[in-house]
This record gives sequence, C-alpha cells and structure tokens, in this order.
Amino acid sequence: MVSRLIRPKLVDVAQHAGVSTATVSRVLNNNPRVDPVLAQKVRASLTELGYRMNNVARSLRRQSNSVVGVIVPDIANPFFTDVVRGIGDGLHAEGYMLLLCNSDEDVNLEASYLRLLGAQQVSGVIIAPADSLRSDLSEMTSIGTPVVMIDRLSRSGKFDSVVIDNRAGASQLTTRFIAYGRKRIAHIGGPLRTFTGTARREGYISALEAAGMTVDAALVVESDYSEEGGYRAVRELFCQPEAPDAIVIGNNVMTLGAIRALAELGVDPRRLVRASFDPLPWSTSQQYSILVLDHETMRMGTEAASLLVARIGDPARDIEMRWLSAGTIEVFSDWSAAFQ
Amino acid sequence: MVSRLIRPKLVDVAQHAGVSTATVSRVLNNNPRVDPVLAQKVRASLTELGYRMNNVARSLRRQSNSVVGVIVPDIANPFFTDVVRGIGDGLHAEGYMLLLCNSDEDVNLEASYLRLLGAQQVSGVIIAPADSLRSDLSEMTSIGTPVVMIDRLSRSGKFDSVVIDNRAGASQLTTRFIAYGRKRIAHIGGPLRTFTGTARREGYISALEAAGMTVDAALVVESDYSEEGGYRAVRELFCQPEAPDAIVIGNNVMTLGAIRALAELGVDPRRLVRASFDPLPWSTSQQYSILVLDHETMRMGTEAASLLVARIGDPARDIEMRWLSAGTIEVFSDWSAAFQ
DNA sequence: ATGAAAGCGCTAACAG
DNA sequence: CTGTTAGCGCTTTCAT
Repeated sequence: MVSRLIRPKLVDVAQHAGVSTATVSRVLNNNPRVDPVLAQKVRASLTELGYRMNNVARSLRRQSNSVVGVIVPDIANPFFTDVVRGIGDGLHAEGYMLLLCNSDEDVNLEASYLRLLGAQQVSGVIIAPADSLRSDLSEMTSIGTPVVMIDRLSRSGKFDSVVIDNRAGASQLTTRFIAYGRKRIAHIGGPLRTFTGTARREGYISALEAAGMTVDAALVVESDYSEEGGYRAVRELFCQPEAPDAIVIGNNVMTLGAIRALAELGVDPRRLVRASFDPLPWSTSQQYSILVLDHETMRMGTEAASLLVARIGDPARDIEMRWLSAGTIEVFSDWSAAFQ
Repeated sequence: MVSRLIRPKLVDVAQHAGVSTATVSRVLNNNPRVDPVLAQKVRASLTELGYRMNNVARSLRRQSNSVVGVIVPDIANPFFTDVVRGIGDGLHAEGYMLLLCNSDEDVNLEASYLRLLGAQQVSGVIIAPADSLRSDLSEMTSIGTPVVMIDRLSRSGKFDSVVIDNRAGASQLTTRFIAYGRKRIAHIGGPLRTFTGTARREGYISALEAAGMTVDAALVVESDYSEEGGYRAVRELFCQPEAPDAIVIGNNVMTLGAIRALAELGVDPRRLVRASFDPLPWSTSQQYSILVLDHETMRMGTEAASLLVARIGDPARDIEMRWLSAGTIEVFSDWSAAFQ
C-alpha cells in the first residue's frame, strides 16, 4: 500500500508519473497534443494518488470561476423555488455551480450579495431584482460580469432577460371571469414601479375594455406583493358601497393575505371568486376556490441559465429577451360550485 | 476625475497610498497593529480606486474558502425549500455563501456534487444524504471537510446532525386518529433503510400498541417516498377485504400520489382521513381534509448552519446531534366535516 | 509598525 | 510533443 498523500497536488502527480506539471495539466484538460502513452501513465498516477482538482487555484490562474450567482427575493416563495430548480438544472448541465442568495426584496441586502458574488469572481449572475429602479447592478457591469434578469426587469441597464407575458396572463384570467358572467371584477396589483405590476394591471384593463366593460377605478388597487398588502387591499375593496364579485390578484403571496381577509369578512366563497399568479404555497385556507395562472416556472430557470451561458461564451452577442407565454389556467378546489 | 482602473488590485492600492501591499492587506483584515494615520490613508485609496476584494486569490492563499456546499434531494420539495432558506440565513449571518446542489435522490449525482464541492474547497457541507447506506462521504472526510447531516442520517460515519423526532411525530399523528375513533389506521412509510422511514413506522406502531390496538401487517406498507409510490401504496391498501379508515403517510410527496389514487378510487374524503409529514405543495386536490405535522422546518436549517460553523471553528469538538421536537399538528381544509 | 519576499496550486506562453 | 517558467492576487512569515 502506497502512502497516499492527504491531498496530492499536481506536482506530486507529475513526480509520480515522471513528467512535468505542464503535462499533467494538459492531461487534466484533455489537451489532445499529449502522447497517448504518457497520458495513460499520467492518468494512472492521477487515480493511484487520488488526485483532486483544486478549483480555487485553477480559477485564480484562469481568471474565471465556474460558478454563477443567483439572487432571488426568497427561495421559499414557490415561484422562485421552481425557477431556482430550473436554473440549477441548466447550470449543472453546463458545468457551473450555483451560489444562492435571498435578497428579501431588500435593495441593500441585494447590493451586499452582489458585492460578495463579485468577490467570488462568479462568471455571471442571474437575478430577480428587488426593485426595478433602485437595484444597482453596476457592481457587476463595472467588472464586466454578465447579468441575466428573471421575472422582473431593471431600468438600470439593458440585460438579457426572461420574463413572463404578464399582460397576456392577466388578460386571460380576467377574460375567464367575464365569460363566467362576473360584473364587478377587481384587481389587486403589485407596485406600478415594478415590471410585473404594470404589465398585469394593463392586461386586466385591456381585457375589460375588450369586453366593452368600463374600468372602475375603485376596483383597482395598487398594493405591494406582500401578504399584508393583499390583506389590506381586500379590506379596502370591501369598504365600497358595492363589493366586487371577483378578484384578480397580482401574485401568490398577496393571495394568501386576501384569503385571510375574506375569511375574516365572512365573504361567501361562492359569491366571490379569485384568481392568482404563480404557484401557491399550501396554506391554511384551501377551502376556497381559485384560478391559478400556471406558467412554466422551471423553464424560466433553464432559459435564464442558457441565456447566461451564451452571454459568458460571447459577451458581444446581442441582448436577448425571452418571453414565456402566459401559461395555462389551472382550476383548484371546488371551483365549479362557485358558479352554480 | 482620476482614471479608475477596471478592477484595481491590492498592489495598485498600495502604490496609490505609498505603502506596501502587506500594509494594505493588514488594513483590509483589520489588523490592529497598523498606524491609524496610515490606515486612514489606505482606506482613502481603497475607496478612491474602488477596490474590490478577490476572494479566489484570498482563498487560495488562506487555504480556506468562505463557501459552504448544501446538497438536498430537491429544492422544489417544500420541506427542503424551507430548510435551505434556514441554512441560507444561518450561513449569511456567519459570513459564508451557499453553493446549492440537487441530488435528485441519486447517489451517483450526489457523489459527483461532492467531488465538485471538494474541488471548490468549500469549508463544509450540509447534506440530506440520498441513501443512508450508499451515500459516500469519504470525498469530504478524506480531506477533512466538515459535514453536517440534516433530516436523515448516514451510516457511513458519525457526523454532526440535526433531525426531527420522527418517532414522536408519527406517534402523535396516529394517536390523534385513535382519539377520533378510527379503527383501521394504515401507514404508508418510506424505505426502511432510511432513517426517517424506520423512525416513522416505529412511531406509528408504538402509538397503536400504546392504545392496545393490534398492528395489522396488511395495513402497513413500505414505499419509497415518491409520488408514484404513494399512489401504488393506496391502490394496494384498497385491494384488502377491509379498507382502512385512516392513513398516516410518510412524507409530503407520497401524500400527493395517495390523494390522486383515492380520487381515482372514488373514496369519500369523509370516510377516510389522512395525515402527512412536512409542508405540502399546493396541489390539484385540496378538497381533501388532511392533518399535517408541522415541524419547524426553517429552524432545521439554521441549526445545521450553526452546527457546521461550530465544527469549522473547532474540528475537534464532540459530535453533536440535535433533535427537533416533533412539531405541532396543523389541520387543513374541511377537517371537521370528516368526523361528523 | 512596516516592508520584502515567498508561495498557495494551477495554467499557458514560450522554448526546445 | 514536452518541459521551464512566470505569474494569477492575496496573505504571512521574517526581517528590519
């Protein structure tokens, strides 16, 4: 039994095989111009000594790290969970690892993560920016690190991005309600400074107009994508003289708040119907019927990964923006009852 | 306007401040024995030039990387989503970044990730091993990289770990059914070679025995924690002459399969009640009532992070195993109706 | 208290 | 085809 070094390095292997470190490196990198016989000998030493690559050293030397940073508001949001899973699959297939960061929708935390990712010399960043306006990506752009936007866009520059056709999606949900004969369809949207917030509201409005219905400003509320926001929005809507008979809600988290508020108000689930975006978490109030717009969430991740890898491979290529189609509407729970 | 270098390095800063690189490094690392005046000058240069640390270089030199690897079967499983979120918070607080890997319950994929993490010189690994028996952590132990187990244990060695008191949890759920007067309580469990599989079955059995009920082997099935497995198990249970009137299901994924099978079989939700472990994903069949054992999932993550950091700080400390209490039972949906 | 210099493990000219 | 060698950017003795 040979006394195996704890963690042999390249030079140890070279010695063992009786070649130079350059040759070992060439074998490691599958450089074709190495004598097959020598290469075999090197490979033997490699396994015999149990050689393990040190990627930190390699990255320093190569000036590139096979790691990509991913920043999402919250991995625990089922939407981003699926996106990140998709990103992970895509990156793994391309030989990159994934450094995960939760920004908690906080621009400062996000900035701090961007700094850390820069320090780690990541090859690129995939980000759902916390704030279209205030998210600052200069930390990356100034050092030439590629950035891909997902779900949301940032106005701080032009980036490759993959987004959902939110306008079409909101329109689809609203149209469905109209078809079911609902008359007072409300909308609880995200902040208008966000990309998704404006697009979804536009879709909602366009659907009403297409059906020749008037948009009642009292039924449209701008909220903030938070659970509390969804809750407050519903309480607000029900202060109106005439209550809505349907609500299109801008995201999954607000939907939870909305459901809570409706329960407190004692609103009959059959009288008021709801629709929401994004996969919803298992919640305490599932007796409610609900429409959910299901876009291919994981695909957003794989597309983002492929976009980033393409950009890393060719920094000069044209900026690309991929639109995911609005998706299919999934009907949950005792939906039919709501329309009897 | 000074012509800022794209990415100034330490030597640039040193030049600018008229000191040696050693001094700059000391300032960067808050070494106290630096003349405060000089330090101030260095700090000025640091900001003026817009210096950004290169962590790859630092890691190579220090022989330690402020990055931790996390391997879970699937981040899209709501249980692991929450755990990873907890790990992320814990690690961030301690100054580590998180390299995320999905093993897909595949020992080979897992092994490949372990190799990659080793190459990245991670300071430690937090893992929910794909297979108690076949998961091989020698890749880490051989190079002295600390490992913390979560949710499951591996028999390949003694590691710090944080697990749930599965036995107590299963017992709790079963006892609840008994209290409700159920007579034929079935159990669909995970593989007995898994840590959780055996513990949960034990809990189920012990609760029955404590109540003086006999364990009917025909009501206990060993499945595989997959959706398909849950589905098949239910079909199997309903081939019996006498069907069960309650089921304790071993995890969230099997629960989805079980619900699907029950729907196909046309089983009245009020006749058969279910209980499951772990947070459930929003699914297509929420009209069913269900008990869910809710353990503090995120805390499992933060505990794991703290355990790992402690181990990194002191490799010689005693192996520690933290048990999270079984958790509270949450009642979902139209549960009360099931008992009318 | 500060600087000079060695070197972490690897790759890539360059030379032979 | 192979070896020599010079770093990648940083930290850390070891002198001073």
